[in-house]
Amino acid sequence: MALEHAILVSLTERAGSGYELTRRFDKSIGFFWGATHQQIYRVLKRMDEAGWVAVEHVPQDGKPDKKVYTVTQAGADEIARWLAEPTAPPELRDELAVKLRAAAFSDPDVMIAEVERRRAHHAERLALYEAMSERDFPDPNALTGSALHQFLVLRGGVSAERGFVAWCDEAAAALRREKGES
Amino acid sequence: MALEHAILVSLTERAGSGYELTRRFDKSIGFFWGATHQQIYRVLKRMDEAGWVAVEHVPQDGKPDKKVYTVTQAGADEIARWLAEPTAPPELRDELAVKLRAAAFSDPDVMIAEVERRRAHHAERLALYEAMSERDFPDPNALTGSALHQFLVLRGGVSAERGFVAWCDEAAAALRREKGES
DNA sequence: GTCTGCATGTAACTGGTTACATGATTAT
DNA sequence: ATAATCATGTAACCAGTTACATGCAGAC
Repeated sequence: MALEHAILVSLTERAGSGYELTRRFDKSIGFFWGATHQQIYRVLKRMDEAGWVAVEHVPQDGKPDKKVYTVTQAGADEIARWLAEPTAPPELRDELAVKLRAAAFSDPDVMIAEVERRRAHHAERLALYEAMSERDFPDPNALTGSALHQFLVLRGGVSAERGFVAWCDEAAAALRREKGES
Repeated sequence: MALEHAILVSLTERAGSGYELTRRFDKSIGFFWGATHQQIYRVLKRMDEAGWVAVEHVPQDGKPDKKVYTVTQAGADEIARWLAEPTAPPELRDELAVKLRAAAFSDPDVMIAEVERRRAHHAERLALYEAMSERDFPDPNALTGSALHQFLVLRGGVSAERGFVAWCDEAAAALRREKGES
């Protein structure tokens, strides 16, 4: 269970409201740990009750009030505790893999098109991560601290998406070969 | 929602009981779509009520009775319907990525050890998939039909695990470099 | 006599998704 | 007018996990 921790990490980088956190989870940290606003508000409330975060009501003109959350000492302690804990490996759960296994029941062209659609999705993601990487970290060898760590997370995305693209290409080629032979 | 479909696909390959399905979900199909026995029994019951599968009670000597499930016509129709549907891309959800981002709050050696632990996990998985690949599909270019599709799913695992291993290596090297410099 | 494997389940809980709801401001 | 953005939330539901429960057979 790590949405709590993802939020804590994000809040240590910069304090913010539930809404702002939702924006962050639409990009950057959210690429590796997704969350919707409902979930974020719920967890924020729970963490406030647990004393991991403190709230400050900030009135704004022209906009609704916002509740800005900051990490408390108890929250920082919780991050440290969690960091020292062993990390669960991610499980792959890919619907396309299950569909591929059932491809014999499908029109080959439909299956090939679906694999290609997925290839496009991953290629887009890959391009995005690579663009972010070049824009924000043009000189990787000079990086240290937080910037280095953020860069490494991005590199994880690049690596994963490259793998997916290669897989889609291999699968599409094999399905085409099979179709041609029959 | 695809556990239903993963089970249907597995049952079209071979009829079986909840227990047998649980075994299959501990390997092969389960590498790409995990499920516990409780979940499987529950979904099987639901699918029976929906008429997607039919049950046959099989008494055995020396062993408890088992309920062998087979896919009905309605179940086959459901597979076809699902195959034609667009497939949701998998979201990466990796706790290690979140931890990496918080690495500044951690002892560098602990973080490096954790990355290495994960590297070992993925290397093991990779070796397993490659061994399965060589054992079950020694001549990939000759494959067609179901065997080809199963092979392609395995290749997805190989591709994903290779990506993870490369990432762990890159991250560990960078963290070491950073540690050495400070 | 204790553990592993076969075989099936219930119950409580946690985490995540979808739908609904409100209300002001700014830009087209 | 109407849509988008800011900002917060409730409620119902679905999927998945953990713990508990039963009972027989065969191996060590």
